[in-house]
This record gives sequence, structure tokens and C-alpha cells, in this order.
Amino acid sequence: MRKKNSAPTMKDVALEAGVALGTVSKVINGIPVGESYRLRVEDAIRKLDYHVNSYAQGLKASRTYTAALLIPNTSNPFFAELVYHINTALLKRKYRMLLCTTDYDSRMEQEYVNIAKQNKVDGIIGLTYNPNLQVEENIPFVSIDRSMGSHIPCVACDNFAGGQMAVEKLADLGCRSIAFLRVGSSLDSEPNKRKAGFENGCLARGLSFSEKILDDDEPLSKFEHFFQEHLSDGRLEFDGLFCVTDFLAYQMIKILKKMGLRVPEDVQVIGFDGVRAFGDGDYFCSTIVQPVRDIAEMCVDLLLQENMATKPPLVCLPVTYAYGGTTKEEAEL
Amino acid sequence: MRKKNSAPTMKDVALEAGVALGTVSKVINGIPVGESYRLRVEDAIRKLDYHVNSYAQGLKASRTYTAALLIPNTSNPFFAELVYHINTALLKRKYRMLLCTTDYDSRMEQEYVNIAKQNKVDGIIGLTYNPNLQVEENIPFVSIDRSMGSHIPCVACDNFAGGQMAVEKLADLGCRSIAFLRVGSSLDSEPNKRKAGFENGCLARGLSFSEKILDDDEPLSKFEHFFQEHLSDGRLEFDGLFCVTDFLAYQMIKILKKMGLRVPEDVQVIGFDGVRAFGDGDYFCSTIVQPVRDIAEMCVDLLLQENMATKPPLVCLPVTYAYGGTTKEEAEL
DNA sequence: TTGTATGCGTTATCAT
DNA sequence: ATGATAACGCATACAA
Repeated sequence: MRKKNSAPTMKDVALEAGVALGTVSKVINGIPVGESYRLRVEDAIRKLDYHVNSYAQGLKASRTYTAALLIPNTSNPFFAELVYHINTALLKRKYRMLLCTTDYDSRMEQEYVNIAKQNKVDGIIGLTYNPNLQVEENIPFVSIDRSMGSHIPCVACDNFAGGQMAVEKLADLGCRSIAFLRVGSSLDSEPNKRKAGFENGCLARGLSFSEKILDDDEPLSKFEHFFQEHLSDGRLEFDGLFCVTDFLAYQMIKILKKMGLRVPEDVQVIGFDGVRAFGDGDYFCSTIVQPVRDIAEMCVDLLLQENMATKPPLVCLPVTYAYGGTTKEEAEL
Repeated sequence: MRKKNSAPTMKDVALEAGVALGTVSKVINGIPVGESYRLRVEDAIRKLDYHVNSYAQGLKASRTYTAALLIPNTSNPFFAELVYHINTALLKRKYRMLLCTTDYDSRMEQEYVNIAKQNKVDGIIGLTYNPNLQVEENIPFVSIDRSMGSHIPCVACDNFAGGQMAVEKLADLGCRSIAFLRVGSSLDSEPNKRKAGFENGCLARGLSFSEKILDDDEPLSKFEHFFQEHLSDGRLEFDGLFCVTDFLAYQMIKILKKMGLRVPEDVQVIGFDGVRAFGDGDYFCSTIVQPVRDIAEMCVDLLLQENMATKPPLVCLPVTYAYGGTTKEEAEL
């Protein structure tokens, strides 16, 4: 009779099957054993409903088949989508995912890295904002959207090309003057290249442009002031607006409408990320779409790739454009 | 000198501090030891940047401080919110969360339960759809939105009251006839009580009502047919619409607008869940709000509560109403 | 109060 | 090919 209240172990299986412990281990790990032995062991496993204890396994192998994902939250739909696809990609590789929501808190980010630092997880994928995050060299780490040194691969979409693409689209749709709006982190990160791409695009097309950039702690109403300043005779001085995220675009559209301006008639708006309502509903605005799924798979590939030498320092994945109702697409027909 | 390429262990710490292994263990677990010993051990821990190996710990204690969350995905914003709050609640209790996205797949749900069945996780919180899910009695399990037998606690919002509340609101706002729309799972689950609450509310207020319920695999266009059937002289026969989720409401509003009907002028719409754009933006519609955070915390409380005897079979948490632009709130003023 | 020895479940090395 | 045994890192009962 088995110890009550406790899961069966290999020993129990060996006993049940009448074979040695080592034989059971071999069967489980696919190492060839005599046919009759194998069958007896397999029967016993089924009979006892035995499952290997992955913690004992991990202890032995210092390999846990678990990866940690550091991300601010899952409420933001872009993050939520990322979590989903990374989880799926890990699952395909037989990996499990420890979710670590950091709430943009540098302390929590470091805390989680520490937790993972030893052999508790096999690797970490992190979308973090802590500029001083200490990551050990000996644990695989892949960063999303922020370069953390050449020994840590960074995966992002092609933010620069995305900025250019937004300008191209707006120009093609008839815009003559475009404004760029951004809020947030002074931290040096890949998404900042959206601005560079925007400027580059405007210069290339000979478009006039203006920019308004807010700090994280400034109120959104400053954008309203910005709009007001650029208002003459009830018309905006620019007819195109590129917002650094869909969320910002969404908020700006609300303000614009409140001011009596029409989107896209008076001003066309393009956002960034490709977020959709309810995950698979409509886009909130015309937008530059990040290839979230590809980003997720690339992260996992890089994380689990053994050969450090072939890990690139920065991978940029191509973006696409999607119409979301805030641009004058009809003009193209 | 330490073994290279491997994390320090208690043994290393003991060596460094010049004390016995057991002493280190005691320091770490807060068991009183001599002051001078403690200090030496703590110094050594800092010096070596030692962290306990939670897998060895788990193996020893058959307690892993890890809980699994089974959920279809994180793309759906309601699920995303749930994930976030459950993660946060677990964290508060020093627990880690293994995220298991099941994609509504019964096989995956069972698979994950099996993985967790032994002592790999200390408990499971599940929002699942597999009617035959086999859950062992000896592993703590808490179900969300679906009752799985009296030995498994179920946490949900007060769906019945929510259905009633929707009717009350619509009636108060002037509706004379209300339609109820639902899509999905024939599976017996708590959210089905929204319909019961709706009917009960209509009866109590003496309102006429109609209902249209679709299977998961039926096209949404059937709702459009439903609307058309109830159209006479370009006006709908009902002036209130209660949709079983915000997502459905969102989709219905699109259809209604396409048909030239105005919301809320021609028909007022109330959804269910309390989902907001971008996690903390506007509500998509006027809605019955689920107390997601309370649900999350209740799940974790129940999961980690040792005393099985006091675990209630079903916990219903109160809902609230929120205005989201699809009802004629002005009428109240 | 401190140190030693044993076992948790698994895998791998070694004789058989 | 199979079976016994040591070792992974930690906690604890027990001995000093």
C-alpha cells in the first residue's frame, strides 16, 4: 500500500512493476530497455497514475524547463498579447512560464531577476524599465524593446521603419504637415526610434512637422494646450497626427473630438502597436502594427538557443500598416 | 574557490562563514542561532550572492510556493485583468504563478491539471470549460465561474443580481421592452444566471422581453436577422438591449449602427463584465461591472486556506453598474 | 546552541 | 541489458 496522501514516485512504480528503480527511469527517458520490462513499467505508470516530479528532476539536472517573463502588467492589451504568444511559444518547446508582473517598479524587476538568478528558471524574457537592472551573465536573458548591452539580445519591431511608414502613409493620404506626439519614459529604448523614423520620413518627403513630448508625470491636458496653440481660425495647422502608441492616439482622438475637430476629415491620425478591441475586434485607430507573434517566437528562440555566439544583439522585425478608421483611405480608391 | 559556472549552495556559504551546514539553514529560515554566527552567515550570503534553490526546497518540503492559473488566453481583456490581479494577489502571499493558457481546449485543460496533479504546484485556479475535467481531491483547486462539485469552491460575481440590475437600469432609463442576447457555451456555468436574472427582473417590472441565444459556432449575422425580424416601420420593437458580455454588446452596437439605428437614442444597450479600452480607458458600453480584483483575491484566499471545512462551495461577489455612453443617463438628471 | 546524518525523487555511473 | 548506488541542495531529527 502506498503512503497515503502523497503522489507515487518512481520507487512505487518500480515496486509495482517488479523492476529496478533505474529501469523505470530509463523507460521514462526513452532509453532502450527490454520490451517486456518496458511494457510492465508502462502498465505500472498508468495504474498508479504516476507523473515525474519535475522539481526533483530540476534539482538533479539544474534545468527546470521553466522560463520567467517579466512584464509590467497584463492589463495593457499589447502586453497581454505578448504574454499570450510568448506562453504559446514556450509551450511548443515544452517550457512552462512563470509570469512576473512588475508594475513598472524597478525594485520588483530586480527582485524577480534575483529570484531567477540561480537555477530556478532556465531563462528570462524581460520587458523592463529599470536602467540599472543587474543581470548575471550566466543566465539566458532576452530583452524586449530595450537594449541592455551587447551580451543580451534585444528583440523589437522595426520602430524606425514604423515611424517612416506612418509618415509615408499620411503623406500619401494627402497630409501636408504632421505632428508627432509622445509621452513617457526618458529611458533609452527602441521605441524611441519611432520619433527618429518620423523625422527622417518628414525630411525625405519635405513635409513640415512639429513635435510635442511629455514626461510620464505630466497631465495629458498639455496636449490639448498644444492643439490649441496650433489652432488658427478654428483649423489645426497640421492635418496629420502620429502618436507613439495606439493608446495615446485613442486619448488624443477623444480630445480632438471634444474640441470639435473631426477625425479623419480635419486631421488624420495614425498610432502604433496594432492593438485591437477585445483582442480580436477592430483596431482603435489606423496604426503601425507590431508583429507580436513573431516577436514572441523570436524571443523564445533566442532564449533557448544554446549557442551564445550566434545570438544577435538586436533583432528588428518588420511592421505593417493597418487601416483603422482614422485616416482617409477612400482617397486611395 | 567555488565550482565555476554554478550557483553557490548552502555548503559554499557554510564554508565561507566557517560554520556548519545546518546553521546556515537555520539562519535562512529564521530559526534563532548565536548572534555572532548569524552575522557571519549573513555576510557570507551577501558576499557569495547566495539564493536558496527553491526546487531543492520544494523537493524537501513538497511545497513549491507556486500556483497554476488555467485560463483560455490573455487576449480577452477580462481574462487579462483577472490574470493580473490573481498574479498580484499570489505575489502578496509570496506565491509564484505558473500561467497556463488553454485556448478553450479541453485536452490542454486536462493536460495542465495532470502536470499540476503531483506536487509540482501547490494549487490550481481554473477558469475552464471542460465538463469532464478530472481534478484530484488532494490538490487544492478553485474554480472561477463554473461549479465543479461541492468539494471544489467556485468564485463568481453575482450574475443573477447583475442580470436584474441591467433590467432595473434599463427600465429606470425609460425602456418598455428589452431583448436579451447571448452567444455561447451550452455548458452549465455561473454566467448563465445572467439570463435568469434578466427574466426575473423583467417579470418583476412587468416588462415585455424577447431573447436570442446563439451557439458558439453560429455566425453573428443571425443577430442581425433577429434585429430585422423585430423591425417595424424602421423602428425596433424593443428599446433596450442586454448583452451577456461587453464584447457582444460592442459587436451588436456595430451592427445596429450599420442598420441605421442610433445608440442610445433608438435603443439603449447594457453589457456585462466592465471591460475598458486599454485596460484603464473608457468602458466600451454601459455595463454591469465584475469585481475582478475581489474575485482574484477571493480565489487566492480560498486556494491557500488550509482548512477545507470552511471552504464554501460557491462565493458570489457583488457587481456594480457603470455608465459607458450607450444608455440615456441624462434622463435621470 | 551547534553540528551531523539522513532522506526527499530523480538521474547517471558503475558493476553485474 | 539490468540493478545497485551516489549525488543534486536543502531541512530536520538527533547527537554532541
